[in-house]
Amino acid sequence: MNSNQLKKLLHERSLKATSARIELLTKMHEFGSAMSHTAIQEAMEPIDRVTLYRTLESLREKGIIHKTFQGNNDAFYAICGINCDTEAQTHEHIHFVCNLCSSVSCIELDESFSNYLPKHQIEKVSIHISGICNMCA
Amino acid sequence: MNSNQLKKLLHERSLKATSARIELLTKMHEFGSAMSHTAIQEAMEPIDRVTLYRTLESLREKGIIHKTFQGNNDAFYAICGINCDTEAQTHEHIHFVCNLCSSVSCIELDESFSNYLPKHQIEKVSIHISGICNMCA
DNA sequence: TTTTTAAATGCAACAATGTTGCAATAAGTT
DNA sequence: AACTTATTGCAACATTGTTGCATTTAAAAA
Repeated sequence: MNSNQLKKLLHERSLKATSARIELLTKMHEFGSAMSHTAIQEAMEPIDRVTLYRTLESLREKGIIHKTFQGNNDAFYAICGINCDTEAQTHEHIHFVCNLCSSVSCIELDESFSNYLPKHQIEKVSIHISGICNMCA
Repeated sequence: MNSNQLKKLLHERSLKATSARIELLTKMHEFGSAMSHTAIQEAMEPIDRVTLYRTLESLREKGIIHKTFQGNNDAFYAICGINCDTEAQTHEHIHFVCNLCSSVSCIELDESFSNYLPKHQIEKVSIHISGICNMCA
């Protein structure tokens, strides 16, 4: 995902290819797995806090990144289609957070939860598992 | 779960049976499903904010309630063993949030995620599904 | 029951996180 | 290059969460 590809992606979603967005997506892509807001903030230093909130929100609105919560209130963001192969909102996959290396990986799930919830209309599924990843184990 | 039962439970976990704790547990029990911090705050009005944080934390530490996050940063709390049949930290069950009535229900899962993560050590699993519940559908 | 003691509360102050309005700037267009 | 509109950066504000400490309350001891 080079700068020109990113610009193309942003234009497709009617977002200006600003340096904050390019830098953010580049950093997230380099990082390779979902990043917490705090980690992003540090990586983007000295970006203005407000700009970062707005940058993240604009990318999320357009489905370029998505936002999740792992057991605390520091939100995690991942690039859709890079870390997760989909835009992820209604998609069933597992976010696995390693307690040692802090990496977040997405694992596809080939089975639906509708078995467990026969009378419910499922709109959004999010599964977070923490533990020790295959690299650290 | 009457007041005496609650007092017994609190004593068993070496917590004083204070009015804040009794009231909180009673309200959560009456509510019947997990409550957000915001909802609890409102239900407990005019409790001091700090006292509420500390009350929730003390009950959570002792495994009387547990804390989860559903796609936003307003934490949810549920009474362990009433809403969830377990102390829930390492337990695999589904939290289903209804987008219409806001109720949160816990559904047991009889299958393990270890199939999907053969090389990972699983410590904690949390599954959140939102949609429309059986009552509202 | 009264006294003792340790935990819990309420308040004030603080810290961190998230939001809004607006003037200045940068991106994309003509 | 000039124009137009989204985006940025800043200041101010709002909300959420934390800490220290004096006061109060719960429960144990006398």
